[in-house]
Formats: sequence, C-alpha cells, structure tokens
Amino acid sequence: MQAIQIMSALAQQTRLQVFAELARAAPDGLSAGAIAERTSTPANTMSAHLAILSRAGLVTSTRSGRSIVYKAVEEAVRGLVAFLVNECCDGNPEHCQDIIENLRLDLGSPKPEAT
Amino acid sequence: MQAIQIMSALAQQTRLQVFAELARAAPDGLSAGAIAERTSTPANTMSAHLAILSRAGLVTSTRSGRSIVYKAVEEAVRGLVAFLVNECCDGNPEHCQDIIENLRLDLGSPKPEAT
DNA sequence: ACATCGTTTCAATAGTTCTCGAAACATCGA
DNA sequence: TCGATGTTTCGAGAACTATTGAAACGATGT
Repeated sequence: MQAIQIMSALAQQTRLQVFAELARAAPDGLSAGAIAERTSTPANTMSAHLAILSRAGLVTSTRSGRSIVYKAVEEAVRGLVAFLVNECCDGNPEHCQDIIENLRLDLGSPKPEAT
Repeated sequence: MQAIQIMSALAQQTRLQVFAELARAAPDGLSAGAIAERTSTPANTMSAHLAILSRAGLVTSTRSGRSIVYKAVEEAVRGLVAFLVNECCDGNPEHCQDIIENLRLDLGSPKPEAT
C-alpha cells in the first residue's frame, strides 16, 4: 500500500529531516551533496536515504550538471494526510470536521484560543 | 520524536489495519481477541502489535472482565496530521491552505470536480 | 481449589533496515 | 584524454522488527 511506503520512508530521523529541509527549500530543491552536508551524513548513506524517499514518491530528482537536485513532492504528503484523515473517519464522518478544525487552529498562525 | 514513533507504528500492514478497525469501531473499541480474529492473526502476534500501537499512543486499553478492550486514540492521528502539514508548510505557509482545500475535497463526500 | 478462557511474556528464528568503506559512474574543464 | 568533483552502487556488519510455540498470568465460574 502507498500510505505504508510513505510512512516507512518518513519514519526515520534522517529522512524526515531531509524531507523537511526539502519542503522548506521548495520550489528550488537542493543537491544531494547539500542535503548530505546539512544533515552531517556521509554521501553514500544519504544516497541510500534519498533512494528510499524517491521510491516512496516523496521526492523527485533531476540532474543539473554534476549535481543531482532533489525536490519535495507535496502531493505525496497531501495524499498521506487525506488517507490518515479518511482512516479515522471512515464510519464516523462527524470526526473529520473535528480534525480539520484542529488543523486550522494548528496552522492559522495566531490561534484564537487554546483547546 | 513523537511523529516518527507514530508513523513507524502505522507503517505496517497489520497494525494499520488494526488501527482502521478500531477507528471504525469507535467509541466502543474491540477486545484483543476480536481484533486478532478479524485480522486472522495469532493472539500472541497481535499482542505484540497492540503493544507497539499502545507505546506510540495510538490506542488505549482497559480490562473488562477477562477481555482487554482497545480503543483508537484519535488525537494521536490528529497530531500526526498537524505535524505533517506543518512539515510541508514551514517556510511556505501558502501551501498549507492548498493542502487543506484538497483535504476538504477528499472528505466532503461528493467532490465538485476533479482536477 | 480447580479448570477454563482471554491475554501477555519469553525465547528463538528469519527477515529487514541502517550504516559506511571502497569502488564505479557521470560530468565537467583543461 | 586526463584529473577532479558529485553521486550512486556494492558488499558486509550491526541493529532492529516481525512472527510464533510454549509458558505464565489474571479473571471467572463451580
């Protein structure tokens, strides 16, 4: 299943950090070397992690000269989020609204009031 | 990190299925035996999986006579969803709105029009 | 006290994932 | 063509995860 692959890919310190950096660096992306440097990881180890993120559809890569530039694929996370919400809701649709409300609070910078 | 533990817990066929069943069975929950039966998993294997879900904060358990009843903890998923969305947004807040819009489409049963 | 039922713990095995040195590959500039 | 640079692939070891038979535990009814 798609969702499982995405969650396994993100359920690891280094890869989660990489994805976060790439999301932040959107839409330009970062080269493999730059990513390795930022996370203080050897290049070959990082290459393995990037391959996993790529197989999960969380990043894409394009060569640019000698470098290979990685970019976060936002739809992948969007899909996972939708899946998770549906997971919780299936059979209990009224809970979905609830989740979304909470999300809005979490996002809309200054949340009006706690709880 | 909290999010990693939750994603590792859910990044496994059986456990994801268990969590889905429990979410669907909310707010009553299901006994360990009932869960094992529904997923055709031996009781001891299931016990190990339930322990993992429990450690991740995704389920709670309470004894009821001889049975132990497990319930899904919705806030755990809600927290994960919020985390993922923030992950994508941090530095690019304009993308958040976009994700939420898509979520709404995914949820509001009849989506108006496919992209 | 006993047998029974539902569940967990223990111990062992098989499989998977993480990590990294070394080697290979691709691109570039000279 | 050569050397340098950025990246991936290979191979191996260590660490973790999943699964299961057997044994233990806790609650119940008699």
